[in-house]
Amino acid sequence: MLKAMPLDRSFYRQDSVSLAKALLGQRLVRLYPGRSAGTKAVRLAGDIVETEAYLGVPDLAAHTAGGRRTARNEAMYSDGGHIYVYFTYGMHHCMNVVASVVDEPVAVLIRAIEPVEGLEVMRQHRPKARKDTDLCSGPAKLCQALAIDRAYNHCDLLDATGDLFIEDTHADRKMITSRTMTGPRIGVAYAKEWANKPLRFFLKDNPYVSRQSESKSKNDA
DNA sequence: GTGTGGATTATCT
DNA sequence: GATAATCCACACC
Repeated sequence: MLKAMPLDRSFYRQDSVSLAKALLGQRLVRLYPGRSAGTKAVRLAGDIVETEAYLGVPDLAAHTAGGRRTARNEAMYSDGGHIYVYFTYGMHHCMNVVASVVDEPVAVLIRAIEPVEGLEVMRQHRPKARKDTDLCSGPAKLCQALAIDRAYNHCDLLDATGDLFIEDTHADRKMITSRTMTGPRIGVAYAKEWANKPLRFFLKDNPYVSRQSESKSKNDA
């Protein structure tokens, strides 16, 4: 059994579509309450089962569409491996992994993870979740379960002192690829011709994705 | 099981 | 002033 190690910088310096697929099956880890807290930190972790790629300047659904750079989306312009957390609908946080390199504002939205470590704490963070499949099956749900908010905006997944990172699970990539489904991204109907592009990726028949195959989805292998 | 609408506020125009 | 990369409750089947 190979030891789980954080993915390195080069892993994140690829285009957002490739990264969105490569992140499936990898483990998102949050040390709670954090490395610097007095008590021993607990691992809140889950394997990524659903992602969406955002392609930056030309992508009308991306926050950086048209190249408009604001205080809000500044983190998307940083190097691959950084995090972009935004607040929306007056109550929800969503997290993205920044792809590519500095000044290339592309990212991958983490839409769902399959919880595997620290479920007790996650349940406390999400009292409204009736079943464990409701714990992290949505971009705002997983942020709530892992207690990720804007304090994590612009943090670096490769910061050795940070409490958020992604580990290589050494999953069988052929297996992951054969189960990868693709379809339109969720909640971007306003994005004209970009609304229907197959930029959402998720694992077939995995009960922890936010919603399983719509008729428009197809196998990506 | 499916569908509809309300919550609630930072951010940008 | 309008909108949002969402979630949840409740109605109705």
